[in-house]
Amino acid sequence: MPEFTTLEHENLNSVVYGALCDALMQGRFQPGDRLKIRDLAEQFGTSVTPIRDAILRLANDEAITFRSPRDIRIAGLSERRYLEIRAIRIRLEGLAAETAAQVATGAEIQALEQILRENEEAIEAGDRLKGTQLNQAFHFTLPKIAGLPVLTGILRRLWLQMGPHISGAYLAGGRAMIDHHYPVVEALKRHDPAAASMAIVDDILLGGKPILDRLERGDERPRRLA
Amino acid sequence: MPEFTTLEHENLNSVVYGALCDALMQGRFQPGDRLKIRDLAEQFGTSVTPIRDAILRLANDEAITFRSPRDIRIAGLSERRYLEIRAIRIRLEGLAAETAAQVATGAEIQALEQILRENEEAIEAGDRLKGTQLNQAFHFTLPKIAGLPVLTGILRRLWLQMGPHISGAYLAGGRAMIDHHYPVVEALKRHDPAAASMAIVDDILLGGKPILDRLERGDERPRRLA
DNA sequence: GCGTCAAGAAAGATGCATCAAGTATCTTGT
DNA sequence: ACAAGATACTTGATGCATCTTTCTTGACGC
Repeated sequence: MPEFTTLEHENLNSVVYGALCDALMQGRFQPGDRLKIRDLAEQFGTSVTPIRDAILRLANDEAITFRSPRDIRIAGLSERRYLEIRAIRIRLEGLAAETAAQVATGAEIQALEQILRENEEAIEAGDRLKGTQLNQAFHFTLPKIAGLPVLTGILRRLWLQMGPHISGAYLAGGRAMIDHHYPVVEALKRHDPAAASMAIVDDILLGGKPILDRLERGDERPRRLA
Repeated sequence: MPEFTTLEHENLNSVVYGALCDALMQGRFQPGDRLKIRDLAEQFGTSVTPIRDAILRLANDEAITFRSPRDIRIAGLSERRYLEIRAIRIRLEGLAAETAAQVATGAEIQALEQILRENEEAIEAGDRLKGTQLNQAFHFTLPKIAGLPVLTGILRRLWLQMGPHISGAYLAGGRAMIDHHYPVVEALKRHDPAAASMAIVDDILLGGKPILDRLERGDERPRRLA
């Protein structure tokens, strides 16, 4: 269960923002899905104001776009944009892995192994949602161990954009999807920054393969048949 | 003149957001300065709603913080946080420089040299504001040449956080501040990614020195004497 | 049958009233 | 004169009314 309580004094817009972030990261929205402020207000049981606030923040994160002035939609993701995000992730998560390898404590590494174990189980059980969440948890734990909050925030925004495109793509590769997580943990144990970085880079490249394939197949927006 | 028209269909909140971004990046706010929604609404000649929207976005960018539920302030910057931002910039601007070196056209390189020339003049003339703006323009032009819009957005947010701390620090080092820009341009001409990356890294390290010094002196928040 | 235009509905943008919580100020009693 | 409590003010959060623009839909004319 990823937590995105953005450390703000709790107000309604943060609650809505957090809920929408979770939904986005869990792939509960499809690219191109339309969001209506009044509908969401009814669902959340608030007025439209906190919803507007949350949607404005998501738009600022480029997770949702305004296709036209009155048409709010989950953002699409071109192949070019995905490749840019991947390149950025390689640099930033590489930095996080290197730093984590230098400072990780035994307890932190054990926590990481626990996530890995649970991820393994989720994949065995075919629990796609849990598998996705634990995979994300692994990636977010590295910058957390490294003590890099700014990097964590950037990563969160990138994932917000990838979220709607991961659903269905993730687990397409089965447990191979997390194979590269093990060398990361091994590198942390050896306090080997270079190896940790290389392992996480391999993971990003391999794990992103199914996403990229889907983008190439043009599934970014559902074809209309009628 | 940096442009932060975030490609949105123009509405009031975007206008306010853009104006506040510019003000932040130009160092026209000091860390700890308090922002009042109603005051800003009067200044911009709008109601409070678009101001709230813009401030919410800036808070989402972590450029401003809510010290208490009714106390909106320009965010401070700890030394630790600045060092993290610097490390991230090194990775990301390094990537931008490498990519730019591979794809830059003659016209783009000439535009970069034009910025450099004007920056030189601004420094000679002691025009601190223009010097700061042109230095920023140089840094933002590289990812633009490289065709990396996501990276540009991340960089913009980082600069939003640094802006209030640059003022006064910039130009403390005189024209040495842009010395490393020349090797960058030379590397682009030679299409030498590694050299371009190294030069921009040197620039980030050197250019950030005065900022870091100020942070270490504890100028993050003005001492109150009375 | 198809294209065009208009009326109505939909929906985000804006403005504003009210609320609650925090802050400053004023009063009052010692 | 000082301190403590009460009062008034400040200010962001929330809710809501209205406005304007856009999308839909359907009828009319070619």
